[in-house]
Amino acid sequence: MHDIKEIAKDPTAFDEAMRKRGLPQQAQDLIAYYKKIKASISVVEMVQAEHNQRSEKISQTPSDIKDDGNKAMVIKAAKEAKQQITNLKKISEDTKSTMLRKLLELPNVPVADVPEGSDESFNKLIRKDGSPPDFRFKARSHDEIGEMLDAMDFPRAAKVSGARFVVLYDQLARLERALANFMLDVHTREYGYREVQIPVLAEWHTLYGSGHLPKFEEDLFKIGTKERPRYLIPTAETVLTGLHANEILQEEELPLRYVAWSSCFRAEAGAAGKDTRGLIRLHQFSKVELVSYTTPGKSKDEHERMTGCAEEILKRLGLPYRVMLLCSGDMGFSAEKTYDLEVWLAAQKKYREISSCSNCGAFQSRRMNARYKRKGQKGTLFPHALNGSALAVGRTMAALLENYQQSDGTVVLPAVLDPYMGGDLTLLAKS
RNA sequence: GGAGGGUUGGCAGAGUGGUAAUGCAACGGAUUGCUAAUCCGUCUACCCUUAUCGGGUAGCGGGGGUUCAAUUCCCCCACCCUCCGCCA
Repeated sequence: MHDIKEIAKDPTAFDEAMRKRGLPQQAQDLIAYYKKIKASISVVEMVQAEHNQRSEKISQTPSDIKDDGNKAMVIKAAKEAKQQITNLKKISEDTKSTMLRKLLELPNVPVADVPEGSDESFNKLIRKDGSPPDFRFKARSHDEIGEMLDAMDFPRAAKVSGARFVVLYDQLARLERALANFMLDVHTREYGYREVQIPVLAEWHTLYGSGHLPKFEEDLFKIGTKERPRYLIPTAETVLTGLHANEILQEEELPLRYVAWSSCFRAEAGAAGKDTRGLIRLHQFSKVELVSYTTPGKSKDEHERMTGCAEEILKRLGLPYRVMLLCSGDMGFSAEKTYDLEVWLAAQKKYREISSCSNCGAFQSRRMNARYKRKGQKGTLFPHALNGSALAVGRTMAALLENYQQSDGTVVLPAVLDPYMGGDLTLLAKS
């Protein structure tokens, strides 16, 4: 959500930002609505003030005195005024909700260094780490390897749950858990994130706060009753950012850093035909997610730091990756700047997204009314909220299988996972 | 799922239709040989004014209703507590 006052201060900058996002100019439109709202609030309040005075007058008339003509007249006038107030309020509220609806549809403003572009081909390479393995044999895809290990089962997953789910057995089931634990340990012990276990079902207002609703409802699994819909979370970001909705934090509490390992659910409408095999695009997957709240002045540094935390996981796993700065057209709705981490997949011979780290500025805090206060100062400010995957566990598993495979389908995992795999780093293909 | 009791400021705690007592704590200010004590003040959002000062509207878990007027009456919902049932 945008601050209409900020838009009013610099409408040209706002329109320019929307243009980068591929949207039409509308600052003047919004400002006109804002002015209307202000005017009607003034009128309503003035009339209400008069009305309150009348009420007070009535209350001062001793009740044990029988209504004389005077009192009856004051009450009659108050009744008439009430009708007027009711009408004015309705008009005022209609104007307000019209503007709000428009405002809610608009994505966050990209910051200055975000490259302009309509799609991923305009994303900018920031840095690379590691080099893709040079196999002398034809690299197998991770799902092929998984089946050779007799540890990845798509047909049975489809039988019980439908397409785009997976069942893992034995060492791969353990690897899922091992990776999550490894990631959580690094983030909590070394980077100071607070570990959180979260619900994976969230209320409408929570997903509204993160910016996933109302616009992207078709991407979500909706359950519950009509009166009380709830949603399976598409990412732990929704719940972690929502933790402080409607709260006023103290500046000294910031930054707040949270990490959660959770299942994520995506309906992925319109994605049919893409990545239909393997772990890359499932309806359910698990992810270790980082979320930070900072003061506005520190969110840029926090964004770099957070991206570094995610990169560290890839480095320690010895996976080749690159960091991309997303262009305006490829960024998510709530983000003002996003880095994607892309890991090398040896079978596809391509870098594929494995993490997305975004600075959302005050966009989400404003939507969910999360604020902070500075000691000794009046008023409240909106903190900046950031989120990043570190990492998507299924895609990490896919990358490990593909990049550490041997010619016979056996996989030897990197030593850093040794304590998490119970000392058993070799995944043997069945004969 | 059923029955009952609750939700008021940082905390405690009054308030059965007339515009939120009181206590404690913390913070700021005044006063003051020091300490202490005392006195004054304290929230949030928005609107008007704007250099400030100031004025106004709203907020008693959330939403609706009745009323000139709602913390108070009515309806719906959420959460907490006690008990019963069910359950991993």
